[in-house]
Amino acid sequence: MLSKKTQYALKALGYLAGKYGEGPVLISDISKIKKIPIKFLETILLELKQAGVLDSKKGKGGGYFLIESPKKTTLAQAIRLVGGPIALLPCVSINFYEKCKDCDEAVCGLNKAMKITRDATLKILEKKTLAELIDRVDTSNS
Amino acid sequence: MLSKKTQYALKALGYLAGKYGEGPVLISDISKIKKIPIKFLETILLELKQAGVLDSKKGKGGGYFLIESPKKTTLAQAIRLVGGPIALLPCVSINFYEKCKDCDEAVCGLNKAMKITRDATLKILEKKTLAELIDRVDTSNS
DNA sequence: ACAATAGTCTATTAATTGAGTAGACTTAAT
DNA sequence: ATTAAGTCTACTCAATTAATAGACTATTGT
Repeated sequence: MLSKKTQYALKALGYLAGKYGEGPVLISDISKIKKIPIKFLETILLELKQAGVLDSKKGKGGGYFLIESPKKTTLAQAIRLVGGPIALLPCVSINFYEKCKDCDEAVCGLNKAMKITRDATLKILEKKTLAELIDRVDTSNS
Repeated sequence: MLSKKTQYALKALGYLAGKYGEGPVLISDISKIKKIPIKFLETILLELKQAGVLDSKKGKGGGYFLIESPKKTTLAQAIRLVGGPIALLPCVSINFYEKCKDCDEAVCGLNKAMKITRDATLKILEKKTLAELIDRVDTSNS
């Protein structure tokens, strides 16, 4: 399961994707509509900005917005940006890898099974982009 | 990412799978070899016993052991036994479902994407069994 | 019978994550 | 310049998850 932080990040990014090209969006708007605690959301958006996905405009008429087209960022990238491992175990994570103390990966059955799972997951998450998070009735691409 | 508890459970079950048919295995053995904090492991094994996967024998010569052949239990079952959701979001979890406050699932792109991911994951985890957690060099089934 | 062994239970502590608060700092409009 | 709108930073508190400690109960072997 993804952490709350990651879940919120995805929701916020999805919302911003829907507003792409329409100028800055208020944190308070995202918070209200996506039901995300506002102060928690602030830190998440800030992190996404520092990661280079979002930019913000301060002052009156300010807010957050996507830098690039929603199609440019995959869900896998988005999840990783806010520090969420995608794999089910540390020893099969690509970006948050950690060796098991107790096993030899070349022989570990658990490692093998989880790598296969991870690959299947990544195959999907690396294809889907933020653009697909925009609410739509059309399901032609699922 | 699976919780530590779930990770430990899988490791322990894998170890017990390798010892299947050889009589009870000591908690302390599993703890040492799989590098799992012994007291934490105790509660996990107890939970797995109450869930009906393991049985134990008290006193000298006692320990824990798998009730059924390792092939009878899938990884998906094992993960769920110790309370670990498999899906990445609550709103796409089968056993730990929770509705989002902010979206209509019929239209939510995130929900859609995550359901596809979940299905791919389950397809694998429901096929693999504890027997495949046993260390082996042979990879003919991966 | 009894001593040793090994699982079971209860209670506490530590660490991490999620959530909330207060206030400083920036920008833009007037 | 002043003020209003908004971001940014630093702390604090609560909830959950992870880990530890020790007493208790059941079983086996001698």
